[in-house]
Amino acid sequence: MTIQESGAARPAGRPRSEKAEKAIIEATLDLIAEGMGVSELSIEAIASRAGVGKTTIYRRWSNKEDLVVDALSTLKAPLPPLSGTSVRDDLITLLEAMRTESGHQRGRCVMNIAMSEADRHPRLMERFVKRAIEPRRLALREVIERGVATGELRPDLDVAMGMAILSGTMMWHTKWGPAGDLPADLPERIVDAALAGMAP
Amino acid sequence: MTIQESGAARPAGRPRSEKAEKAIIEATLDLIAEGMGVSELSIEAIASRAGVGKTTIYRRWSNKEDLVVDALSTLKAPLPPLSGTSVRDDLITLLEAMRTESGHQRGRCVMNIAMSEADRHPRLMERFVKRAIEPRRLALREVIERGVATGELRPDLDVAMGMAILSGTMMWHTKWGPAGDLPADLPERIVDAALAGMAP
Amino acid sequence: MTIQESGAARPAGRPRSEKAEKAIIEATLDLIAEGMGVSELSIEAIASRAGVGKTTIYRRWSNKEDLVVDALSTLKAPLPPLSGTSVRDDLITLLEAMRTESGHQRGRCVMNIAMSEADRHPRLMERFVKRAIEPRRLALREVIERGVATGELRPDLDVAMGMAILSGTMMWHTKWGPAGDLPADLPERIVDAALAGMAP
Amino acid sequence: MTIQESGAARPAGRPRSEKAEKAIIEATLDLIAEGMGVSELSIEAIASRAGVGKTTIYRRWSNKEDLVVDALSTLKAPLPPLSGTSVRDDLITLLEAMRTESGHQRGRCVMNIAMSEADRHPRLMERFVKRAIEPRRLALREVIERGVATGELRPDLDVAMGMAILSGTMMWHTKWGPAGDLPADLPERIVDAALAGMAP
DNA sequence: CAGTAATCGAGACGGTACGTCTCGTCTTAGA
DNA sequence: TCTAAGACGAGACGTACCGTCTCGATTACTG
Repeated sequence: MTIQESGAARPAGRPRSEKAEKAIIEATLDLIAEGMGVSELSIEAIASRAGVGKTTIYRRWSNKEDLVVDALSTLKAPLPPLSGTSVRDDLITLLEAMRTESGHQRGRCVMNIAMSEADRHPRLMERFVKRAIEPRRLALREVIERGVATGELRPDLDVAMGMAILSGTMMWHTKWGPAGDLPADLPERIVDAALAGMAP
Repeated sequence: MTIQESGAARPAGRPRSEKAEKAIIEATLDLIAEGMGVSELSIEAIASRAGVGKTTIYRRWSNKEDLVVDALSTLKAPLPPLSGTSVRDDLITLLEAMRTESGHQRGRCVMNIAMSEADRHPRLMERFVKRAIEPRRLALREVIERGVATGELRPDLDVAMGMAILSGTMMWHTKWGPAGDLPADLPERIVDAALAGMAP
Repeated sequence: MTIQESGAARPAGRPRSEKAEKAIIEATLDLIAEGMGVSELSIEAIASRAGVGKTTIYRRWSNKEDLVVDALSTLKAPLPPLSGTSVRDDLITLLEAMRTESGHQRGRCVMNIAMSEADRHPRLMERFVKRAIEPRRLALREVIERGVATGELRPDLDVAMGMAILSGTMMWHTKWGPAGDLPADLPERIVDAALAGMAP
Repeated sequence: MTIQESGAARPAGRPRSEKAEKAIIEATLDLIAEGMGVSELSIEAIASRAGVGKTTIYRRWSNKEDLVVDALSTLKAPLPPLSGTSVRDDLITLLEAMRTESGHQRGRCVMNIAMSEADRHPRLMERFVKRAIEPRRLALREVIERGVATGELRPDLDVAMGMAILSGTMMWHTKWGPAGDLPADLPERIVDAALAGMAP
């Protein structure tokens, strides 16, 4: 051995093209954003849109699900920064993030897809929850627990139920509320309604 | 003329078989209950399962969506009778109905399907909302409005927001709560948590 | 049973389209005549040229070989009528048929294909020999045997060897002779050269 | 200048590996001998069998044909020595060489390939004829012309036709004769049958 | 002996065709 | 007229090779 090897040796042969990988992800998200469901998505369409051979896709992902999971994962919008001034403000910020994430064309469709197809594709669901849902859930829990600690919320509050009320109500509006964009003051109204039962 | 005609003339030729129709609906529900999404559902699979020719299906429904809507509609569980003794009791009854409807194998899958695929199949969504969601929504609204009238709920309550909180929280648990059957006391806990902010 | 059945019952369902079958054969021969070898022939090209789905081809022939055999078989030009006046005349007629069969664009290519690919596709070979070669071989044998009987040929002639000499020499010219069409007097010259050793 | 240069300067860089070249040729002949046609031959299979990168093949031969021609050329069995005692003996020797060349596993397959694919690959044909067929044809012609000169054959013999009869009859047996090895006395019988029409 | 340059193996690249599958429609004979 | 059966054109599936390209490593000559 003449030169020290740095951990994992680079595999022989031409390295995989990052450009192709990105193009595939982009094409997938484009097609999803154009309203295709996971089942309507065709690998051939993705390949053609990405200007890529089918082999190049199958070399990286062995099935459509894996590709979709990876594609959706790249969209995990960063959590909004929380001001920390008051529980009410932070809750509104979190719900506002949920509201606007569904505002962008892509975000909305991606969310729809994610929620829609999740049950039928359990592995997709699992991975998506881990990457996209869990962090938001955790942030929400922390805000509520902080509120309990600071006395802004009732000391005997059922934290899990509080989370369910806030997320669920927001989600309900997203899904079943009147069509079109959600009103800008919705997060504030939901938080106030929820706080009515959670304040000390 | 040998047999009396009853108003509208019966069309000539062999009448459509009711047996085939039922078999098709049953096969469709079976397949949905086995976890297929609307897109995975294949007319050929339904025909084969029902022991029926594909033509027989296409003659009755021009596309998969129509068939699925009709199939789901046959499952519209009747609304539970409300005791009317108290708003709390009636709300618990309504949420309990939502909980158990998702408990039976078929009901759960059908609900999942309905919720999942709705966005991608707007006409399905529309008809499903009309037949299955609207009546429940209406019942919920009546109970809440009655509570406002009787003084059990705050007079300045935002009725729509109250509905969103109750339905949304229940729905949230159905979708994101811990796996397995929902706990029996969940409706009661949700109602109590919600009433904390809605009582006068 | 109301009507007598005529032997094999017609199978249920829509009968296979003769039109499609013919279009497929035609397309195959066209492509072969355009110079494609069996291996260069693509089922997709045939399907597209014939205006037919690939399924419709695979439903009838399970592989390319079978299709090619059937296609070639439709070209088996009828044997020329033999005058019977003299062995020499009949032999010239037979060899002339071999010569002109290679004259038509299609015939030539088909023959080439048949001879070329035969060894690599033994089943093709076998079936092709049976349908196209055997009848010609038989006719040749009969002429020679008649010549032996009438005294036009040597009584101790090795009939098989005579056939080999006549066919082989003709074939040799087809394959290795100077390019372009074979000269019109070639059959006559071959027959005369061969008869020099076969006449009594 | 340190070392004398031998005419053409050796190109810079690493010289091509003779070992790889041989391995490629060997692998090609192996695969052909295993019954593959030129079209079934895959460069990838050759590369893999030879333990060589595809580049190493494409650097030397720009296409499959060229490779096959070179591979076949390495097999050009030497012409058998002719005793010269009599035309009959020499003809038998030549035909005997044709017969046995088809006996060895490799030789047979190579011959088959050469004859089969020739028409579809004209450049292959041309080069193969030059290297393998032409020398044999020349030898045959010389023997026959010598026979005419010595009086063993008819003075007005059509030499070209005589060649066609001898080669063609032998070829006919190779191609259309009964399966299995050709009988040992076949060359003798053919020569005698042919000489019957060629002797003075 | 260090530098230069063509070669080596490996394997990824954008493609094409494969043979299979399922789609929704069409076309039969029989009920 | 409706039914079951099943053929139809269409097109996506995942695989195998094509011929090209890009890697790091190797191997000879040159300065």
